Amino acid sequence: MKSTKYNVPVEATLEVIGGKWKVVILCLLKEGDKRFSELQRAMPVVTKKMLSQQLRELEKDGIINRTVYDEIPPKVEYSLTEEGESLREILNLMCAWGDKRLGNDPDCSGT
Amino acid sequence: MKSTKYNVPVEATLEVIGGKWKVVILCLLKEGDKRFSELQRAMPVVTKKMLSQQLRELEKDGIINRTVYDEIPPKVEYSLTEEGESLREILNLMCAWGDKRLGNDPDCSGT
DNA sequence: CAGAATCCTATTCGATACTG
DNA sequence: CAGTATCGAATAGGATTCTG
Repeated sequence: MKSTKYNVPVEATLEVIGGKWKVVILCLLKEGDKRFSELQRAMPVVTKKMLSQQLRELEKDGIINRTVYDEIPPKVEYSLTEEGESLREILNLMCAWGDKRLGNDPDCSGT
Repeated sequence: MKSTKYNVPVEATLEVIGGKWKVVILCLLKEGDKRFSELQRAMPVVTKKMLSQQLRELEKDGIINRTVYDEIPPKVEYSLTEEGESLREILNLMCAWGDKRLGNDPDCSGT
């Protein structure tokens, strides 16, 4: 079955991780689970609206898990699903490529 | 030197290949040099304007070469530069990931 | 063939305010 | 803390026309 939706198969990949901030989010999550506020701090130029939008889409597409802890104050943690883990190699390479282009050590944490 | 432009280094990668159709173009070019019209045929939903815009940006960023043959009718060929070649592994993985998600054989040619 | 230029609409996105 | 809702400005992107 060739999908009629895409002309080039890689479009299926882009539909999932092509969002403006999705790869950045995933690169952060591949280093470990993160709370909403942690992601915000790591990406100060991204508004809450944008961030939650991208997170919701990633969740819908089965790439990340959203875990709500029933506490006060609220706590929500995001993590990679298995499907998300299957992107790890791609994410690592993309991070390394960016580092190299910036002339940095191959460290993608951004911290 | 930590770049002040990005908070997470992978953003440098996205600045180069994050454009809406850039990865698709690169996935086509990694299979061999292509003329403008060949790219158009391979991506029918993309307008000429969009296509040439993305091509120009990729050229400006040193990812692809634009070779003009002085013929009538005009002929222009696009190919990966060495910098573009350094993306090959990422492109291959992204293609394979999309194929897998579509349930296809790992063939990214789209033909 | 391989675009560039123009016009115009649809979508994105930021700023701000509000909620459980 | 972790969001949602609303509104307006900016931008992206399609359709069309023109050119060497």
